[in-house]
Parts: sequence; structure tokens; C-alpha cells
Amino acid sequence: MIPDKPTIDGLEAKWISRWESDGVYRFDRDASRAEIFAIDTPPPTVSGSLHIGHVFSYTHTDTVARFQRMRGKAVFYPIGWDDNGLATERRVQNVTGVRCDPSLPHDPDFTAPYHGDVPKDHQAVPVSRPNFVELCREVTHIDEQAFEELFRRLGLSVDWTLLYTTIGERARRVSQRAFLRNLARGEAYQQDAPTMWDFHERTAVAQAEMEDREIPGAFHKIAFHRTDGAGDLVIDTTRPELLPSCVAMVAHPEDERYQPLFGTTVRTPLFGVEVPVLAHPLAEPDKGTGIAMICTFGDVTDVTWWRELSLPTRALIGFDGRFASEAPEWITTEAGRDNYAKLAGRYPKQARTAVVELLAASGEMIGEPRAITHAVKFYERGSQPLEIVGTRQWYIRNGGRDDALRRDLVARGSELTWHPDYMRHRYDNWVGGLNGDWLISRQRFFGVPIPVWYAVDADGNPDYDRVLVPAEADLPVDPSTDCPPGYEPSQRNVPGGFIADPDVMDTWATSSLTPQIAGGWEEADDAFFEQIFPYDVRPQGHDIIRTWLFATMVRSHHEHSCPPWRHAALSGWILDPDRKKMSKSKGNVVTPIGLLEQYGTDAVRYWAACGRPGVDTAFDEGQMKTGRKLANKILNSSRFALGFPEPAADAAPSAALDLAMLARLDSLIEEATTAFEGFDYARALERTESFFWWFCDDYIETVKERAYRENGGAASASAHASLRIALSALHRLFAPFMPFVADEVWSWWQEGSVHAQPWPTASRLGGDERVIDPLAEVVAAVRRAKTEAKGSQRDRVSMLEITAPSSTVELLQRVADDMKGVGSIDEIRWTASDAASQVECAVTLTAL
RNA sequence: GGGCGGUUAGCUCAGUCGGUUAGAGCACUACGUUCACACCGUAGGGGUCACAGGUUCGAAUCCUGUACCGCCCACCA
Repeated sequence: MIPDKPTIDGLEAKWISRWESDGVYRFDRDASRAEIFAIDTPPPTVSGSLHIGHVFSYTHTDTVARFQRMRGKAVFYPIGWDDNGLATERRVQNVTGVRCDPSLPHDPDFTAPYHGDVPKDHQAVPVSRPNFVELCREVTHIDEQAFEELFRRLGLSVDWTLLYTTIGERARRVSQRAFLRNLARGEAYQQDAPTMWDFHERTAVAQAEMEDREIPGAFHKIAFHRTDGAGDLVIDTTRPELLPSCVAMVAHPEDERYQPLFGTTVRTPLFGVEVPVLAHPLAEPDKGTGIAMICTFGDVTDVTWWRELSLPTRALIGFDGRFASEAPEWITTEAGRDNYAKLAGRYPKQARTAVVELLAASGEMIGEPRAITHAVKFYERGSQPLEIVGTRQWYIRNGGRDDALRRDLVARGSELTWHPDYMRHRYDNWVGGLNGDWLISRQRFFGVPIPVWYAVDADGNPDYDRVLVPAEADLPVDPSTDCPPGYEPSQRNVPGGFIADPDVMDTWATSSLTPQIAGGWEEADDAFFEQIFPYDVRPQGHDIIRTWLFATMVRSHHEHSCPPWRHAALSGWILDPDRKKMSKSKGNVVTPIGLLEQYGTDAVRYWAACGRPGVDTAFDEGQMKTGRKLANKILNSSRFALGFPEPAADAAPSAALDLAMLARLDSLIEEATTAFEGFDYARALERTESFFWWFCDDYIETVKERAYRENGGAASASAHASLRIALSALHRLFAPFMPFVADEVWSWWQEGSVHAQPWPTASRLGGDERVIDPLAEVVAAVRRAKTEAKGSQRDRVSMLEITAPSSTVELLQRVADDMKGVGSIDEIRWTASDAASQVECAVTLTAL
């Protein structure tokens, strides 16, 4: 039963299959709401691979899930894969040799030309959106199997029967249903407006997906010519290529240098377009020359000026990121049109070079460009700076344009209990700083289609005001192949017929609905959803508060008028030993599976659980070694303690030291329970571990002589009983952290999985902890004497003279029996002296 | 520019209500082939708790300010 040489190696395979076959983590659908603990688990992005950061944060959640399960809760602990999105599309194009052409009809017999090595000269085969999506699902399925293997190996106690994917049918149905409801209530709307645009990926990008990157650039001083002939007006710009899109000049209304010019006009260099000089408070006198050119559109300030000053639109950069191939009608001079020909069809970077050359030649650039480094907006997954182009897009109201809604959402955030609490500031900060609604449409394919069509008028033009929607019962739909209600396929794209919205939703627009997807909100019978919603906790990384957490809050606020969870539990990041974020590019990424094999899952989980909630944590293999030591110690100490005779049924702790140990154990149980209830797994572990080492090094060491005694009567029976009480509690206290070793040692002497046992409670046998410290002091003194004498700890002590205050002597005398045992002491002489401030020991070793 | 977090032993980090001599692991030194465990044990060395003021009988802990590190947001003609 108990192995002679217990080892933690190989425990994973044994227990994973046992848990699966016994259904230890299966959710009980009959549980009442009060008995349920529901977790809104993050679905990891499938297009990448799992890294050590996933191991870290998913372990945190798992410890809490295991604790709640042992507390008697039916734990709703689903798992999902976030497989919809751009990264997957790229991968699929590369491995299968296709590209998506949404205008094509679905081909049910289609097979991909390649699976893997696509020749370099291969011309991508166009496929319909449904076929493309099918391929994406095939490819991600393989990744998902690897994810599942790792998560099982990590010992996550998720209920695998609750698995979902964000591109799966359920997710599409939920996502479209929620969108249509947003639309019906006016929370979703479309608008033709300037939009942040990634021309490389050819898609619109939302505020939450943008990031700043420092790139090199240059200031260029450029002269504009006053139409009254009174000289030049000089501006400073980093984007001279936008000169042909210039619509006005702007300076601060109180800037005395430019006040006389307000209302006059200037002519743009090279292109000769007449533009007005205007005043606006957003212009800053101390930036550049104090006057700026407004272009449609160079940056977001341009958009503000354009809107507030009612300026014309002279956009030239198209969806493909190139300047329009024909000179626009607002450039009327021959010279201007000749100059424009040098930019036509070019990307901004090339156009800039061309414009700079032209300006230098014409003498309208003053001095040389001055190189600078400046922050520019990028799509976080993109490679080129974003441009601003006018497009029709779908939005969901998120408070970015509506103060009342913004206040409501901030209030929702304050209804959550945050762990750690200070993370709430990131939410408030983000919501407070929103500058527009949430742009959810993406010009991509592997996503959930926006489930609408538009009526086509008699002239063949789409009428975007006549939105055609499907019935909820027909969801999910793909407008590129399905027809709106009341129309025939033959009416697609013809006058009087309909046209599909070609876009998909932003991946966050689906993953913001994980509570609804996992909880079966779209099912006809919503009693189950009512059982688990709002969830108890959302665990996630602090870096995606602005995206995933906030987006989920927005959807829940609109749909359910409440926060989707009670608690938000944030995990930190994993930093490499140089305190930098671990990254693939640095080549310092270790594979999780390798670590699990090297140190054992329990050891890696130990390292993860040592990371405080929300705190970025260094990757530290040393902690894994410590975890391995701890797991090993649990095996060996359990084997040792269980090696003593099983106590009789009526055996009870009676020795003072045993009762003291059990009192200390009671405190530990209470502390660990409180910590876990507040999601502070790390504190629970730290306390448990610290007790455990004391238990092994001091308690067991001290009582083992008494426990070994034959015919020891009540004294040894007390030790035997106490060891087992403590062991039972410790095995359960460690179970959330080290599930494999915990179930292994539990199985040596108990029935059933430790993970299905009740969480330990205090035994309250009335022990007096005050005996522990003085005893430890005496034992340490004896050991020190032996060390100083360069002897063995087994050397006998012929006489130990103890001088201490009478109260301490009284305490020590209660444990004198154990003291003699652990110190190999023949005789103790006591001196109660209230003059002594502490315990003094004189140790006489037996002469050899 | 606004917000948040951090600064404790060589390293990684605990330190709860303000309370005795500030702790752990790793690393280091010495000792011990101990009858659960050498993936072990015992003992030891190692600290101006970032800095400066303040509150207090008492401050790593509370308050004010400063410095440095990190993150988030905003600005970026």
C-alpha cells in the first residue's frame, strides 16, 4: 500500500486518469444557486502556444476552484478556447494555401490544396467564407488538443464536458443573439466616420487594440503662401505627404502672432490649394511654429478639428494604404496635378520621400528635416502605423460618447470586489479615458459574422438604413450564404434585393460573452443560466482589464443590468530574471511541458501559487526545486507517520505537546480558510507550508521517540492519534496546491479522492500553544551544545539544568517527557527563578 | 502630464491590528553516512527595512515629501 521509496515522479498520469474516470470535477447541474461557485474562466488564444504565464495564472484559479469544491460548492469551472481571430487566419493561409474570398459561394466538397508545406510559388486558392472558416476550425482543432493535454497535465480541475470555443456554433449563436439585442435596444449602431485603420491587415481597429510604438520620424518646416501676397506662413509637420489632403490651417484663438490671419487664406505648397486660416483652442502655441495644417486625416486631433470646424473631407489614402491613383478634383493647377502624379498609388512612406524631394526642389521646405523619435499608434498585432480613413462601421455604446453611460459603467466596476483591490483603478482609469464607442466590426473572415443584410434599392445601391435581421431561432447565420427572412437567394446583390454585411465582429465582441457562452444563455431553457449568473469570479490577467474585463462588463450591463461576476481576481505577469516580461523574441522562453516533466506538476504549481494575487512574478526555477522538495517531504513524512500503529478507535490526543500542535493546526485551518475565501491562495499556501515544516522538523522529531515506544499506553496512543489528525488536515490543506501528491498520500490510508473531501475544520481540543516556544528553545540549546561539542545529535545528555521563571518551568514540565526523548536526555534538574528573564540551559554531555 | 504599484539579507520574496531580538527559501560556512526523508538534518554568518521629516511610550508598518524602478492612461502639428 505505502511504497518503501515513495516518489512524485509519475503521479500525474495515474491521477489524471483516475479523476477523469471517477468524474471528480464534474459539475452538478442539480445544485441550487447557493451551492454553486461559478468561474468565468479565460479562454486562451489558440493561435499561439501556451507559455509559462498561462501555467501561472491558471494554477491560481485552480487552487481557488479546488478550495471551493472542498468547501462543498458545486464548482462551475468551464474551459474554452479563443480560436476566432486574425492570428488564426494568417496561420491557416500559410499552411493550407488558400485565401478567403467572401463573394464565393460555399463549396461543400472543398478540400485544401495543402496541409503543411505550401510551395513558395503557390498561388493562394480563393475559397468562400464558410469553407475558410471550416479550415480555420480544422487547424485550430490540432492546437486545441495540445492545449488540452497541457491543461490536463497541469491538473486543472475544470469540467471538460463544458468545453467551448469562441468560433463554435454555440458562441456564434450567443454572439449574434447578443448583437441583435443590442441593435434592437439601440446599443449597437452603424456610422460612416473616420476610423483607425490598419491597411496592412485591411481592417478597422478599436481603441482598446491600439498601442503606441516609438518610431523614427522627422519634423519638416514648410512654407504656405498667403493669398494676399503678404508672405509665407510656416508650419512644422511630421507628415508632409499629407499636404494634398490639407483642408485648413489652425492656431490658438488667443495667439497674437496669428490673430491677424484668421479669416484669410493661404495656398498649399506644391498643390496650390487655397485653404482658410482658422482658430481653435486645441491648437497649442508652443508646439512647432504654433500653427498647424489640418489634413483629413493625419491624427485624431485632425478628426476633432475637421468635425468641429465643419471642414471638407479630402482623404486620399485608401483602404489599401495607398494614395489615390488619380489626382483629386480639388487640386486644379497643372503644376499641382503634376506633383500629385509623383505620389499617386504610393504608400505614405514613399509619398513622404517624394513630397520632401519636391519641396526641396521648389524651395518651399525651410532647412533640412530634423530627425526625431515619436510615438505612433499601431494595431497591437500590426506592423504598420495606423491610418485614419472614413468607413462605415458598427459600434456598441460603451460610454465613450455618453457621460451617463460612462458613469453607470464606472459604478458597475465599483460593484465588483477586486483582488487585489487597487486593480479597480485601472478599470476606472480606462473607462474615464474612453474617447469613442466600441468599434466592433472587422473586415476579416474568421470571426462571428455580423448577422445583418441591407436592402438594395431599385438603382442597385445598398440602403444602409434598411437593416435586415434574422430571427433569433435561425441563429447562427452567415449572411454571405444565408438569406434574410422573406428573400430568395436569387435576390442577392440585385436591385430590389439584399446585400450581406461583409464583416465579422471583433474577437472581443464574442469573448466578452464568455459567461453567456459557457452558461448556455442561448438555450431555450434559461433556468440553467439563471443558476450560475452572475458568476462568482472572473480570473484574468491585469493587462486585459481594459479589453476583456471591460467588454464583458459592457455586454452584461446592456443585457442583464448587472455586473457579470461578484469578484475579479487578477493575476500578474511572469517576468524573466532580468525583470523584463518573458518574451519569445528574447529566446528565453521555457516550455511549460518541459518544466512539468523536470520538476513535477506539483512543484511547478507550488511556484505559481507562491505568486501573490496581481503581482508580477519572476520566473524562478529555484522555487520549483523548493516545491519539489516540499512534495517529496509530504510523501516521506506521511509514510513515516502512517507507519505507526493505527490508534484504537477510542484513542485520543492527551499529551500536552500533541494538544498544543493541534491548537496550532486549528489556527492554521482558520487562517487558510479566511485567506482562500478572499482569493488569497498564496497566503493560504505560505501558512500551510510554514506550519508543515514546523510539524515535520519540530513536532514529529520531538514525538517520534514517544510514538516508537512499545507498550507506551496513552502517551504513545496520543501521538499516533494526533499524527493522523494532523495528517488528515494537512493532506486536505495541500490538495488545492499539490493535487497529485495530496491524492497519492491520501490514497494510502483513506477512501475516495482527497479532492472530494470536505475542507478541514478546527478540532478545538483545547491545547495550550504556550508550551511550544519554550520547548523549542530548550531543544535548540541542547542541539547547539552538541554541535559546539562537534558531536552527533544522537549523543546522550547526562544532565540538563534548566533555569527559568516559574511560569515557564511549569509549562516545560508538562512536556518534559518529550524533551527527554528528543534530546536523548537522562536527567533534568529544574530551577524556578523569577529572577531569570528567560530560559537558561546548562547541558552536560555524557562522557564517552 | 494624470493614475497605480514597488523599493526589506548576495538572489527571490513574506512581514496581518503600530508592540519583545525584522523572517523564509535559495546561496554561503561548519558539523552530522540519524533507525521517514542526502531531493536529508542540525547549527551558524549575513539587514542603516530607498531617503528626509512628522505622529507615537514605541514605526519596516501610519502621515507628508523626495529619489529610483515598473505598469496603465493621456499627449505627441
